[in-house]
Amino acid sequence: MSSSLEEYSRPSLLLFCIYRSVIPCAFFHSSLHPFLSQSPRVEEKRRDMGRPPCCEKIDVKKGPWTPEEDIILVTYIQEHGPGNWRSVPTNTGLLRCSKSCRLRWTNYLRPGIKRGNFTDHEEKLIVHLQTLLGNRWAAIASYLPERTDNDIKNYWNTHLKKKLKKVEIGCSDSINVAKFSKGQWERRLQTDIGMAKKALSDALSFDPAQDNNINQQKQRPTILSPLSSSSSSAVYASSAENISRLLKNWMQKPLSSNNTVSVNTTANSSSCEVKPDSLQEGILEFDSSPSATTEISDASFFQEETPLSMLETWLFDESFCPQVDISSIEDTHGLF
DNA sequence: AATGAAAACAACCGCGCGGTG
DNA sequence: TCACCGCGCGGTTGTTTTCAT
Repeated sequence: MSSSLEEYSRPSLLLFCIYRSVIPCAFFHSSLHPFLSQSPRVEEKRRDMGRPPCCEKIDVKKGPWTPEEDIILVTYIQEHGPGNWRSVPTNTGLLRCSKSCRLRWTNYLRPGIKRGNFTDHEEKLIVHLQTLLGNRWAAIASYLPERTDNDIKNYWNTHLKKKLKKVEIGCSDSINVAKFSKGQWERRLQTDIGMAKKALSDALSFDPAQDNNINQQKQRPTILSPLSSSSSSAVYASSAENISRLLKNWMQKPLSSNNTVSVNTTANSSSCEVKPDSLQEGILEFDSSPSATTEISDASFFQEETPLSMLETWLFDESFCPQVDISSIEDTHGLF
């Protein structure tokens, strides 16, 4: 994550700390447990699991985080930035595993996280992405910048799975076809990864005199920063980009004249501003203003018309694999 | 009001991957 | 080439909260 932590100002941090320390709402319930560590039974059970702990500290603390620990962690990250998690427990004195620190930050303390009920739009997006991507929660979360993969995963397991099960009872035939398509889609994606690599390789080593479309593809930025750090993931990012285009039809909604949507972020004192350029680069900048709103330029994200690449054409080829119109299933059977 | 079941969600665990020496 | 380290991901667990009886 690339956040502008300099902008994560001290006043907002102070408000954040006060807010988190004082307001006794369900949002912070896990941080307000009177007894902070887990039961001895659980600790003993976990110690017996056989694998050495990921941290050197034997007496590493587990269980819910306290407000004090949160403050220490946030303060440290404010000064040093996220990353180098190994050194966080050492430098802060937190009796926590580095993994635990990272998880706490990414899933809970990080600015710009939206919590609470998922909107219908988010639900639909998750269902569609899960159909297309499977349980790749991180990839799915990259399409919902304000939601964490853990949040989406939990929401899927607790809400959406059940909804889909209900639908399955009502229309088992259709869903079976959908499952078949999903599995087939994933197998195709995996087995033809070489083909995709070749397509990418061709695009990157193109002859300037060749097709202008290829040039446009080359210049098109890859989105989804978590997926763009290696050659194989670059291919994956490309396919994810395709999926965003696949989703665009059902995603279409009335847009304002400047093609932006505003999302209030009320989880904490900071808010997330997603700029068109930074969105393409997977960079989020955080505004310290408590009342700031998030402006997401989704027009370029979901509605940009670009030529189809080899892989995209292959993905769109319905004769190759019979696809199910999931939205029609939802409409017909009243999923949402 | 009490109690058990179900739901919700934060946190942990193990594994795999990429970078580095 | 190999071992090690740091990190991220997905699956799972444990605890708390909410709901139903």
